[in-house]
Amino acid sequence: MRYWLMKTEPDEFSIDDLAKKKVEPWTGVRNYQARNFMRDGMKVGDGVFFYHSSCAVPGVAGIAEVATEAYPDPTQFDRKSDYYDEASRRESPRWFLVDVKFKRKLKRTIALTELKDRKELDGFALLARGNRLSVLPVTKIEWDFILSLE
DNA sequence: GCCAACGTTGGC
DNA sequence: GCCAACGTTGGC
Repeated sequence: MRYWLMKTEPDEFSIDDLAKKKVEPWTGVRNYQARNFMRDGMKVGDGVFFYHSSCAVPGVAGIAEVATEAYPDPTQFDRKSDYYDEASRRESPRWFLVDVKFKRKLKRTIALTELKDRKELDGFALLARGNRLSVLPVTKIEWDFILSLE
């Protein structure tokens, strides 16, 4: 079992939205590295930190899990979608996604500022300089440590 | 709203 | 293949 972190803007889709919907297809990832993590790395049952970005208190807000193997993101073929990619072909889709299933909301959001202060998290991908990946790996050690802050 | 740090695009 | 220009991300 592996662990991941997935970013979302809570104004668009928050942990409370996921709690209501239970399962959500993670559409719209258009970065190759993030795609590769979903397509090649994720397995059903993997743990996911649900991270709120571009908001008042950026940080880990909840826990989800990977609910499906990766499959082609349907929005890439939808001309009406913001995520439409005219260069992608159905016989060789460019973009993949997984479904994400709600597990629980954290008792409190563990803020980015707090994570930055912890020397235990030196090397954590989220804190890497200039990091902009919306999907990134978390080690078991990082996972357990961050949860211990809750 | 600003800006640093990236990824992508396109001219050459 | 290089690299400047541009667009996006995301913290502050």
